[in-house]
Amino acid sequence: MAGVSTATVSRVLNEPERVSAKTRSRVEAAVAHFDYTPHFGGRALASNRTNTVGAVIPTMENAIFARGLQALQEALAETGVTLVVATSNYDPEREAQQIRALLGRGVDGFVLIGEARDPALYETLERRGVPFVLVWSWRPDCPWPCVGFDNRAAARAMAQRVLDLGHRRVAMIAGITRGNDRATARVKGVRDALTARGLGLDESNLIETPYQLEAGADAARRLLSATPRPTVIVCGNDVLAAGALMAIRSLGLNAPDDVSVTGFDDIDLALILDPPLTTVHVPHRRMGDAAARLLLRLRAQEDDTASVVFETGLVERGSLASVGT
Amino acid sequence: MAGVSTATVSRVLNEPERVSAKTRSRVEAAVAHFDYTPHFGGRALASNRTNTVGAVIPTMENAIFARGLQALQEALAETGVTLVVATSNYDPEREAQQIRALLGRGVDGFVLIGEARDPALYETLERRGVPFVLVWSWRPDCPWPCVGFDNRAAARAMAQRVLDLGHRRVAMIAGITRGNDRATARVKGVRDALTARGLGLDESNLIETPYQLEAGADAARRLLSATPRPTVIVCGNDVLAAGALMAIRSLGLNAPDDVSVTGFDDIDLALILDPPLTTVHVPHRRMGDAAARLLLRLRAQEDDTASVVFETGLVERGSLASVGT
DNA sequence: TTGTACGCGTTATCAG
DNA sequence: CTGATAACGCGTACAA
Repeated sequence: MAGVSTATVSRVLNEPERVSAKTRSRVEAAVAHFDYTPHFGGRALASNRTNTVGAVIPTMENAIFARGLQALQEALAETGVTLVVATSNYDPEREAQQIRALLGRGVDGFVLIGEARDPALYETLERRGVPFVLVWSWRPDCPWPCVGFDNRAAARAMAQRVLDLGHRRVAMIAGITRGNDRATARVKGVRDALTARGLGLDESNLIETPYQLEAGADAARRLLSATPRPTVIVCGNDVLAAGALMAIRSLGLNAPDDVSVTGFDDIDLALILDPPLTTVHVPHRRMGDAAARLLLRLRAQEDDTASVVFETGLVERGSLASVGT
Repeated sequence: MAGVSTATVSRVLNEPERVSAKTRSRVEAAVAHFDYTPHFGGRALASNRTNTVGAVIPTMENAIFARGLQALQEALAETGVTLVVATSNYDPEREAQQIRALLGRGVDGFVLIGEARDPALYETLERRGVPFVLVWSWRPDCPWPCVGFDNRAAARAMAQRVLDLGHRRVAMIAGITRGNDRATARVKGVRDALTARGLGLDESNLIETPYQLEAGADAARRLLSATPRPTVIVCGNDVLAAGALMAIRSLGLNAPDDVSVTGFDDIDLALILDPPLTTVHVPHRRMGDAAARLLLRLRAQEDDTASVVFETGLVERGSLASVGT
């Protein structure tokens, strides 16, 4: 309709400055008139690029991933890159499937949560030359580019604070550690602190459970049925802590007078709870943003592709008190 | 490597039963060996199908969409359809962009939130023959296939209950109504109930604000600074209600003794709050599931493509009390 | 500055 | 049951 060849249309769409203003406006008029959209498949086939990155997260139902994704997406969108999201439901095999599915869709970059996964998967990624960034997780000497924080150190710091307040009967509700290096590191961190003071975390004081409200409440009820009961319950994230607080209330107990509770993540929820939650602050949005920038640098083959580590902070609110007060 | 033509490989992948067991296993071996994945772009180009549906939601940061999406995705995955998600941040223009972007990616189905959008967009969708389902919203005689509930009637029922409890000074914190038919319908529903009893909802008693915790708290503070202050704050969703409860606490007031609060959605949060939130229960997961099924029927050109309407329920917890008790 | 012509990886048609 | 081959829509050398 614009009386030009398909090549010219292609140029108008991709390198408008290489086309004369007159032809360009004719083409643009035609594009608007038919409300034409370039065919993604054809484009991917011809150029072997999709300008799409994939993110595989455990679940969208956890606010921390939602936040991080939102930031990630905004940063990517600025450079015309689209984000497609898949979920694994905390299942390593399902994660592998999703990664392969996205590979087939030609994503040319990945954002993955944590580090724990089948080495074969890393091989596939490297063989295909698809760059990736690991987020939410960081440890010294991690061999892959990552943007995260030291879950173990953060959990250790929280546990140390708990011990400093005089607690000795410490229980923990952790997330499921299988295939989840963050959950694993958080348990290790708590163990570190306890061991350093000659204490332990035996089987009866540690429950692993899915990151869900009801699950946290159930676990807390079990932990609190012991005699003597723990003076503090350290939780693997804020949702579990919220569940624990619910259980405490339903048992007719009071937090923090009878039992203290701590969380991890510092989502909005932490502020709403009564008592407000003492927790570990994690900069989810900034991590999403940093992950996007690192991935873009990797895709552009730039030099500065060092991992990024964030500091976490202990936020003291009302749910943790010194023992016996 | 398997010594067969590309056509046969294609058949093994798509219609394995039409290939002899012997050749099939040879091909499958080769596929495994090279860890081959079919190229999505080529496939889309040749077949003009992508087995992908797109969902454009306002934000992932609201738990209700996260829930609905999770259910949607699970139901779609059962039939081998992939879901790609984009966000509009409650901005109608951005939503239009995202829809066009997804169209270009060849999605062959859409799930869209609510009904309010530029008619041109609906035209584009119909012209291209891409089926779509509207969710979260439903009204009598909606001309498009939708899976939702009657926001207006639900809000009206809540407001009626509030009035039945003796409240007369009613204030409302609503979501931003521009381009958001759910938020709009909820305000209308509350107005319906008030008007029927000869009451109104003037400017000083209605604040529109983004669906965010802090925004809800700010709005509540403003509403509560009036004299005489309202006896109840009806909120457009649970997040706003949580913010209102925070504000009430920070002002040294008590809910529900000094001010009652109601929510909308019935997310986990409602149960955690203190007092627990009286709210409208919405079956988010079931809606996601039903939306998936309806969209699949539309794609398959089946006859039974009627809209689906869900009932909502009023969940009475502690945040709403009768006036003066 | 613009057009021609080829190839990207897959599916669908048709013939064997 | 299998192979040959022509699309599909786009990007990109290369030629004009």
